[in-house]
Amino acid sequence: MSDIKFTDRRTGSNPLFLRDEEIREGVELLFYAYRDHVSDPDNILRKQGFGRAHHRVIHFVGRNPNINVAELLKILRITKQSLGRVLKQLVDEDIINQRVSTEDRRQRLLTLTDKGEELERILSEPQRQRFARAYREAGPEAVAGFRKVLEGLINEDERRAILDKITRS
Amino acid sequence: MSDIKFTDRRTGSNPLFLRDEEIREGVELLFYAYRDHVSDPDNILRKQGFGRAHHRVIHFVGRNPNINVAELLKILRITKQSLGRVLKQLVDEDIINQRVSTEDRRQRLLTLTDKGEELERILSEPQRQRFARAYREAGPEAVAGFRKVLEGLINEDERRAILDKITRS
DNA sequence: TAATATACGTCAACATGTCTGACATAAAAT
DNA sequence: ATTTTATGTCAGACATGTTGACGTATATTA
Repeated sequence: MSDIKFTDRRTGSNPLFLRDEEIREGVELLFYAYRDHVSDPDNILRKQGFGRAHHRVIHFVGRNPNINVAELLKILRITKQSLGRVLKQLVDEDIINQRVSTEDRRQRLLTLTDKGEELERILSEPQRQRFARAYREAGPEAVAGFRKVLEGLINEDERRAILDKITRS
Repeated sequence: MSDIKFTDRRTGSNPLFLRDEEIREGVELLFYAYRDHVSDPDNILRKQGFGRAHHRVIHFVGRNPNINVAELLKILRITKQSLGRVLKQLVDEDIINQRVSTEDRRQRLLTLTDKGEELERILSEPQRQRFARAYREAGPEAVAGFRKVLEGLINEDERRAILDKITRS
């Protein structure tokens, strides 16, 4: 501990930046950012009788049109029984459409209905605004760093596949 | 910056980097990173009969020794009845210690017991490792950007207070 | 000092989202 | 023809959250 205490931990310019304190602050920042980030759609959905589970389904079906149930389960890491209830509600409410795959007629492919697309837009709007603000305030280089670290936080064995999926568009 | 369409969106060097796609990818990355990040302690705790709620309490009491109940509720954004159940278990299991504040004898100040400190260490270890790996791979500048963006994602009206608390040490 | 407000605990009832386990069906793969 | 896969569903349980109501000790204020 010679002159380390004089380096600014927050700039990350300290070669010992991997120290506990730096990391703990990252963990906490992530908690608060995520808490606020998900609170937006949570509040909207509660008024409609849906919850966070519904939002995740809407989000990932929106992002992955024609996804099948098994793949959706893998992403969400829940059981099919859990998904079943939520999915049934969304289908009943005409948010999500199920249709039989032509290639494999066992599979049910999921898409958002028009109503679902609309709801998705409403739900993601405040999140996009929040990100837009954060990105704007932080600047392009910070955004690049943000993405880089997030990628590194993802499980190594799935990272490649996830990144391919996300940036496939 | 005339030929914007040739800039690489992912480097953030594009002045139009706020576009939907860029933001959408950020939202997704955040989801996956957070999902994996919280899965570590989740798995450990399940074996001990605790859940994610217990982890959050352990974490924030650990980070805020002598926090009182009202403040903890504000952080967690749950009701005192919800907290009550979890807290009672943690006190019964000698993970958390409650004592009456000398300044205001209505308040119960919460701290981790030695056993609680030990458990906290076990729980946060894989998270710290995950962060250490991600930070190492991404480099100091990326880490600075990561933090900057996360800060921007936090609700504006609470940001200052949260940052003060996190970096107060 | 008396009245009120605050911090906390607790009981009850209920909603949601998750789980495990078991079983059924249709379709694909062997 | 048999087995495996993708999905759905029923039943029962648990974890975590909610509202609402009430009690108690202590602090604050009129």
